[in-house]
Amino acid sequence: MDHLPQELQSYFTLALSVDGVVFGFDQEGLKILLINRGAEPFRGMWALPGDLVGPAEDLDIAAKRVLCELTGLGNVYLEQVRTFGRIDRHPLGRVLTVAYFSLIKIEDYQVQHSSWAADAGWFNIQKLPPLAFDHEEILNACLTRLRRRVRARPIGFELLPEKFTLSTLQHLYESILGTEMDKRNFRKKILAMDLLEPLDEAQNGVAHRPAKLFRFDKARYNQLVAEGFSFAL
Amino acid sequence: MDHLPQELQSYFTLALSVDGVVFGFDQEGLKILLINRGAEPFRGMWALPGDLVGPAEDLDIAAKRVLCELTGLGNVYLEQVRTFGRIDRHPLGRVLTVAYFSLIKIEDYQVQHSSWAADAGWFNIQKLPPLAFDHEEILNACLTRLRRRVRARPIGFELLPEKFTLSTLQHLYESILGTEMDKRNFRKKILAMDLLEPLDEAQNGVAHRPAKLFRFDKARYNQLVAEGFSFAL
DNA sequence: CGTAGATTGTGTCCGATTTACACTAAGTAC
DNA sequence: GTACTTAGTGTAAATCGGACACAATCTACG
Repeated sequence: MDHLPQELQSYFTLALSVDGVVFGFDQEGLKILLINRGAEPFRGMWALPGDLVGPAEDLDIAAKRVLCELTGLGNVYLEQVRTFGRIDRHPLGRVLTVAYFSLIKIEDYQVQHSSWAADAGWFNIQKLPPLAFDHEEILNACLTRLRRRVRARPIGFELLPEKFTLSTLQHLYESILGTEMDKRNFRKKILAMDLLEPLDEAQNGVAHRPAKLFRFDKARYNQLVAEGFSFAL
Repeated sequence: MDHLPQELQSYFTLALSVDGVVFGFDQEGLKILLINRGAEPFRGMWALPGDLVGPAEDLDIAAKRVLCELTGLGNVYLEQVRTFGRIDRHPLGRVLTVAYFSLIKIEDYQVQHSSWAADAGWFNIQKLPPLAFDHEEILNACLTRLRRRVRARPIGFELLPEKFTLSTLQHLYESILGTEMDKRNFRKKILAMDLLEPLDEAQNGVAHRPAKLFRFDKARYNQLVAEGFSFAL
């Protein structure tokens, strides 16, 4: 900081963290990944995964790092939501936090053991424990953002395995948006977009008529977007 | 910082600023307010108004302060957009910036003389000079956000005087969204929402048939929202 | 082996919404 | 009083969205 004029030095006295809402999806619905804090403050409470941003660390990089340290995953959907700056939001000093949300395929997830998380686990979005800091507020902002995004961008697929059934996709939307949808109308609409490639493959081992599998055709989506298409559900 | 553990101190070595895109609207269309930098770095270039966030200053408060110092206005529409954190975005050190946009009634604006702005002025959104720092990127993010918001919330009125004509309102939307709209369809739609109170008053002094004046009925809007209404244009 | 149970997969009709479109009305300027 | 400018208004066609029910296909189990 020596290169700074004296009068500016007092401004370099705050810290920045990133906190992430990691969304996953399985048969039970939409879930988020929480860590049990192994250190003060709020030791023993559940919290969003997060960490301080290094002095020479890019914001997005920091968010990716936290996610990777926790899940071992790179290359996932990650989006900044907003920054929370209440003066007293952190008991140890002036720490602002930039909230991100990410979407991961829950089956790819394996806990990585890291120093700051005594324990980590998935929680159904409906049944969350109390959270440390202002993390409930952060979560709400991220959930609201996800709900908007998922209707305007084909990002829901980030939560699903490569191959999925239309029913699974519908349940995904239903559990994110908290609404019930009509099966026929849903299929009509999503198939009409011509973004799903039907595979010559079906479920097996299920005790009922097996569903056909589909794959999201990203190249097709990019092409359509270039032609002016915009996703909407 | 004395209360911090030694190993955390190095994290408290970055600074935070707020930068604001101040939108205004007049006959010529959508405009933003830029300041001509009176100090290094980028002295003499046009830039978004902004300032460092004080060590004990709330984020939103800092954004309001900057706006007020520049325009003398308080109590205006202000929304956080996102945080820009590239390591090298500021030549003097690690300064992250939180972007805000605000909507003001351009006729209320008067420049306040402040130390860091040698000069300030309105620029048509179509004809902007090159901007300092990464302010073009920030502006784009804010403009994108405004375009989305203005179609989902009745915030366009923040840019208009209390009383306005339907044509003015339509031109406002057209210049924000960059699209032309059909006059009859626009009127039908906006009036059907029942948010505009027709006044017993008309333009005068214009060299053509005078238009009726309307006012946005905020109380009515709040009531409708409570009943489940949601604004869409 | 056949019956029960579960989920998949499919089409139509109706009402609501959106779009396209052109002329008369009311004021000022000269 | 005529030319100019913008305000103000309705209808028809196309499109979109929502409601709705039943046959097909597989497993499990007796």
